Amino acid sequence: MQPNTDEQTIHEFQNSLLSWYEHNKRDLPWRQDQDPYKVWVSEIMLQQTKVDTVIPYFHHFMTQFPTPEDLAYADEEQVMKAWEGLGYYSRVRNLQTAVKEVVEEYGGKVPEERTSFSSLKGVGPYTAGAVLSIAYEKPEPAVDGNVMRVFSRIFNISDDIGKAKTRKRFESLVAPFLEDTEPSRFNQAVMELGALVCTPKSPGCLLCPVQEFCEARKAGTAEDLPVKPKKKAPKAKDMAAAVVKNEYGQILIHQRGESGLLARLWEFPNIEVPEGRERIETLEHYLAEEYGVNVQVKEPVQKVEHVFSHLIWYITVFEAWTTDSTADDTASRWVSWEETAEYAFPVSHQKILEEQKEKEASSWI
DNA sequence: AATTCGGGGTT
DNA sequence: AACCCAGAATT
Repeated sequence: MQPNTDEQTIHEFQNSLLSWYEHNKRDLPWRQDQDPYKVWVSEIMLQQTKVDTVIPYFHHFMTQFPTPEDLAYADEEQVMKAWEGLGYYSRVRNLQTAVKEVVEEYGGKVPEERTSFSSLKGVGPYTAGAVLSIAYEKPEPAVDGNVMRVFSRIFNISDDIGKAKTRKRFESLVAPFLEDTEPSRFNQAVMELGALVCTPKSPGCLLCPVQEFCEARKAGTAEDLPVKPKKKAPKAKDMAAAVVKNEYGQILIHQRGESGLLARLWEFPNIEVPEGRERIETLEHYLAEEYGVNVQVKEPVQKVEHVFSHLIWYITVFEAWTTDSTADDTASRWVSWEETAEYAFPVSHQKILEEQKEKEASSWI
């Protein structure tokens, strides 16, 4: 069953897969209906993120921002807070930008045309296909990691799925399978099969509803597919962070810039310590230079290790005191421990926040 | 075409 | 530790 699959075989494949799907699909919150806005939000959350992780965020997000209008007009700070801990934060900023455009340019209705929908921020080839097929029953391929895994095995294809060209090959490969079926069900069925049966390691071929169509199973290559690019080891960075306190029981927090890592999130003032430099000196100099506060930095109070996809932070946390706390500006504020709850922090700095807040509370006894 | 962007769960 | 995840934007 190499590319150029006859109609009869495709029809049998669809029947076997869809029958399995109806009996085995998970009852997920974004499968209650085909509301385009809900489907869209779920697809953005699910990018590079597991279903189990997304579920609680999805519930909360839809309660807080039930309609495109609610999200479009929401305060960016609250939107970021709703995404706190989910990662890849540009997703939610792009989503709000895109939803604003839908409200302003399309009267609040998610566009049905691929060209229109694809032009929105954060909507790539996969998300466009997923939303248009699931919400509007458009026969559009929605090729994600699951789909490439399943079809690389079905057709025994060893192209590197990290290449952009490979995704296009799978899109044209999947296209004929979307004929004479419900695109919403078919696309979700392939992904569900990839998530539950045709898994990356030790795939459940014996339980697979389309095992008779699978070339990799015949060839014994299922475990070796798909072929993926090798990933580089994350790069280590030595960081120093400060919990700066003033005489009013407040602490200093800082908002990260518009772009780059953890953009727009709040954090404790921190700086990378170059190899061979003293942490305390580097930190004191930075606090004076960047925030205009003269502080006395004491011994380290905490160590935090945080792993990202492409780097590792080794953060040494220091406590610091000042009596010349500067005025708030747009990127930095003096807040009480209670007020930190209103701000979105990356998990790395949540670790600092939790431990230092706890320490503060116990010192009152 | 390669790199950047998070975080958590498996193996 | 390495791998993987309903990827997209940027370089």
